[in-house]
Amino acid sequence: MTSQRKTRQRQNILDCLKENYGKNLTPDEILFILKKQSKPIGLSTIYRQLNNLVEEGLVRRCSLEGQNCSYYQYVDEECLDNEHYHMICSSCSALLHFQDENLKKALFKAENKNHFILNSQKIVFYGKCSKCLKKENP
Amino acid sequence: MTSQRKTRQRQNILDCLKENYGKNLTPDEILFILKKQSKPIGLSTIYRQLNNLVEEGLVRRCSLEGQNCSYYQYVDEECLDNEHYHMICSSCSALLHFQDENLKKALFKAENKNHFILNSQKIVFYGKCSKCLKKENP
DNA sequence: TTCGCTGCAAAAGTTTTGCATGCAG
DNA sequence: CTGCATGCAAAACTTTTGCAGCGAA
Repeated sequence: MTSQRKTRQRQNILDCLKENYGKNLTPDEILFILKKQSKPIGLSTIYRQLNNLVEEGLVRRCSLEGQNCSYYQYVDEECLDNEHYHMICSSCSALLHFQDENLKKALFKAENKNHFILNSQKIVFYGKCSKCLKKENP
Repeated sequence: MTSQRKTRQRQNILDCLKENYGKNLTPDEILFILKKQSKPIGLSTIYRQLNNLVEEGLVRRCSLEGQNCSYYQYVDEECLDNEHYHMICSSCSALLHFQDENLKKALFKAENKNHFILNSQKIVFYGKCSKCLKKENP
């Protein structure tokens, strides 16, 4: 694939994802946000660009529990440097980042033991965040 | 919800998932397999029953990388007893099961440190299995 | 017999594609 | 200028739903 052209639309999508860093956005939500910011764009362009951005590694696609559409989030450089993991709260959909040397070592050992290689960028845990746990057990 | 009736269709879907234990099947694939076994069924019934089965905990729903439909797999009792983890090979889509006491402990510690609770049934790692690694680096 | 399950068809929602036009390089 | 990206509309797919009729309990 040849390198992507820097079009207004592509930049607007990236900006939108950056401004909402930490959230998971659907293509439809991106359309809505950009419309509200008076940055008109076609939905198909969003889909096409998101596919490009995922392939380029600038954006991560993930599917949440029981939803039948994809969510996208920006991957910052920091994120690539400091190896860390993600947890998505199944109650409030919050995305938590956490680093854990211990877990990192355990995963490394598991890789060797089982003769596979994990894609560390794709490690996402699901569970309940502390906020939701407190709400449920006050 | 009242308990499910034991209909022919429900049993056929469960049998199909059991016969293909370890694989990830789409609703459409289940339809195809049952048709080939001369066990006619409606696609909407498959969707409805899969939703029931997931809610009952007999079946697990998961979304694979880049695909925009859901995959379903049978959850056996063994699987619930022996806590283990899953890895899906992004090359061949194989589903690997592995146990790892070390990883289990590391995750437990991470839970305490970060004040969240992980849903261990939903822990799925993505990566490359040994077969595909060998193919790529012979 | 009763009420939930099924199957069909239609609707709703998500994602891709064809094609004429626009615009980055 | 040239050719890739865009926008629109239509198509392709996945999933849900309404409703009449079937069948498990």
